Amino acid sequence: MQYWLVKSEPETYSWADLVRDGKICWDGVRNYQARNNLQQMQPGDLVLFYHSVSEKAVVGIAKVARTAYPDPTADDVKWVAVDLVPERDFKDAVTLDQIKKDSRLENIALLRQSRLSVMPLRPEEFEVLLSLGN
DNA sequence: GCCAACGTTGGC
DNA sequence: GCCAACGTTGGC
Repeated sequence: MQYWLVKSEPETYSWADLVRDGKICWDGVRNYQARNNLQQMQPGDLVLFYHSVSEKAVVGIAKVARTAYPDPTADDVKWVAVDLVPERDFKDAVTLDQIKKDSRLENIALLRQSRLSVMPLRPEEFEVLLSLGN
């Protein structure tokens, strides 16, 4: 079991959209590092859902429902997508500000590599974020 | 293979 | 709206 974090601009696709849809094909990733992370996802892995830009907060937990397959929106088979389903809401959104202020999260990829859109989380980072969100 | 130019992301 | 970080493209 691995833990991940994905980013989305809520204006483009929000956590509420995922809850409404019940399942989403997480496609459109065009960055090799993010792609490599998608390829390592296994069914049942938990994925924190982060709203970037306008909100800047972790808002819920999703779960991997299907391992990487060719991205239907890409011309090239080198790009992949996974399927995500909503697991549960965060009671309280965990803001980027909170994350920055928590010394336990100082090495989180979200801060270290601000432009990466699909990143792994250490189990302890996942646990800290979970406790902050509930 | 280097690097300047350019485009995109995302925080501020 | 600006800009830093960073990835990609294309000329040489």
